[in-house]
Amino acid sequence: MRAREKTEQIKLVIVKATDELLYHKSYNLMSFSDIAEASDIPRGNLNYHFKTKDDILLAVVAYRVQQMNKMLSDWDASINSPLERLLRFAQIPLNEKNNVVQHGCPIGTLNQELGKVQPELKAISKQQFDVFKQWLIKQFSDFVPGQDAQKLAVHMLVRSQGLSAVAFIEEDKKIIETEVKAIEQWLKSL
Amino acid sequence: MRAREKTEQIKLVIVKATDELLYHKSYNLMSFSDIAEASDIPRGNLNYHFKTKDDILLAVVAYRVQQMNKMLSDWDASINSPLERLLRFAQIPLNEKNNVVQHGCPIGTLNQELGKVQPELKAISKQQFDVFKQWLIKQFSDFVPGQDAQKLAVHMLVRSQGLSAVAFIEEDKKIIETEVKAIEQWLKSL
DNA sequence: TTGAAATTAAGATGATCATCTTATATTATA
DNA sequence: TATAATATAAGATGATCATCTTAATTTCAA
Repeated sequence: MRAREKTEQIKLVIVKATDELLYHKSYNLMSFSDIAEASDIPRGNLNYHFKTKDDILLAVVAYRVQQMNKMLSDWDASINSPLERLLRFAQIPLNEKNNVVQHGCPIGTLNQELGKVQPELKAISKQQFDVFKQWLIKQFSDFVPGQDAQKLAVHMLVRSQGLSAVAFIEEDKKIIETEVKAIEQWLKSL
Repeated sequence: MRAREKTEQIKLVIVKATDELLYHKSYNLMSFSDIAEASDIPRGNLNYHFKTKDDILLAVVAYRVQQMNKMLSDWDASINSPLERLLRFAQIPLNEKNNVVQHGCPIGTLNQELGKVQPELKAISKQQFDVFKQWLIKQFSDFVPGQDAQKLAVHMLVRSQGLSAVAFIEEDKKIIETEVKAIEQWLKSL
């Protein structure tokens, strides 16, 4: 294998390990040593692949955005109606409920952490949020053409972020179940 | 003035300064030096008043809980109906909208930060959340006796946390206005 | 095959941090 | 007023951290 390719593979290993670490811990509590251990890369070598910690964050967010876009375009291809796509979106926290009660929403918690004092990093992290938002606006536009799709999309995000946040604080999976059901009812009532 | 009283005053100065710092920054990014600067207490003297950083957090949360209880019992005394009290609660983010878009919900962001890897501290911070939750359960019990007050209280918290989180991420006050209106409509429809 | 480029790896550097120690100053009270 | 308790303040301590330097090793292309 060519070295160039091998390097790309190593970068991906680092990114994947950091992705999980970032979700389970936090950006500011996660050290290069943690990343080195998690990805089984010698500590001193990390700075060759990624000059700074911010660079790693950038790569992780790019990776996440790519994964999210892939998931959403899969849904677009396989799920026929916008209502069913929206229902599918609403169920994400339900499918991830074990993770949500332990670590919260990966997008929401990262944004909140970086939002306070690291505005440059917040802007990077916000990309993830925007991918969902734009997709939701598209779905609502198709689903209920007469209504304000932007407002509906934001409301969906509010309820999704809210239930993840409260379920995480209370460490209670039942909250996810109850609140996702309520979102489903709301969607069907539109 | 007696020295004992003076010391209590100094502690209060430290707690108030830390309260704001905690909201504007974050627990893990806030250093003793930051606290010293913000409260105008010599760096080396902080550890006399509070042995550890966790002790300061404990004192700040106790202070916040006290303020919250005071606010809620004021409402209980001055607002006649449970519906109007609930409406008053829903309006908190609206009254604080400048702060919310800049720093999020002070309770929610602290809980999220501490929830991931500092479970002992999370338990402390969660007290704030529980004060609101218990009060909300009481209000909903009085407001709609037939219904599941716990579930309604959680739903209220979900929407409140959700709108704060999304408004903070998007840095958009309009989201607060729109979503608070929606909560008001929901309350009146119960 | 050989020289250059890419990669690996360890350790150095310097900054920041929470906490602890110690010495001095102030205050209360007997 | 004397002395014990309380408070102040500076600096030491040791740990952790991101980033940088340097040298060794591997890979690639001429």
